[in-house]
Amino acid sequence: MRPFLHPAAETLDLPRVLHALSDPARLEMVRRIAAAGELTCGALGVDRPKSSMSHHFRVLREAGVIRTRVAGAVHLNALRTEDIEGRFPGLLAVVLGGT
Amino acid sequence: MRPFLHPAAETLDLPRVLHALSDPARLEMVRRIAAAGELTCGALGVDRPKSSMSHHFRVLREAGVIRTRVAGAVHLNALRTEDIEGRFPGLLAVVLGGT
DNA sequence: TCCATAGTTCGTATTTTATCGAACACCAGA
DNA sequence: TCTGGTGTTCGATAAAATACGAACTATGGA
Repeated sequence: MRPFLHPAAETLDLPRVLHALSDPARLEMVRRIAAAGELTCGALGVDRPKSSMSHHFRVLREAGVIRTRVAGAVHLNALRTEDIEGRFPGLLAVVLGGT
Repeated sequence: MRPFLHPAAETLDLPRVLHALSDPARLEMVRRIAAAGELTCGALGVDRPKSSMSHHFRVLREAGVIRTRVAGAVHLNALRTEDIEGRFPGLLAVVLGGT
């Protein structure tokens, strides 16, 4: 399997991050990951086909919003809180707080 | 000509707003409007066909990011600063500050 | 080694978005 | 009322995003 792509913190692109967050499903995913700290795909509780979930994880990951690490048979996803906050201060508060 | 659609402040939708801002051209438009206070389409200085500009204005307007008012022969566009700030505090600072 | 579980990748269909020329609507001033 | 400047709408096309079944990879445990 291909290694995951995680853009460097300095190269995070605002339009790209905003686009990743502009999908309701992904926004919900981000909120749940933020609340839990680290989550596997399955533990998210979003009822969608695996391939769809995988797609959304990829968009978030390649925009630099989440980081995915392999832990045995599962993939753990965490918010790149510090990287995002360092580059776009305040953005996470908006996204995690907003209704 | 059809009247402009401006969603009520309370109905602003975060995913929709983020989507409107996730296009580099629109993000640039928003920054210039913010810097100038109020701008006509032509005064934006973005070198694109009029129909393309009109499209982007519409996306921003219908997401609730800008308000368009008719002043004689021109259309003046302004950021809906208070409405956005009221609903998504901190978002504008991120968008206007971020590189 | 076989099996179940977790998740990715591929292929494709569908939908949405972006782009832009051309025609149109509106206003102001000559 | 004609004309030039502004900007919108329409229509067509192209590009991008979404959705998801099926096949595949990788891991841990029986």
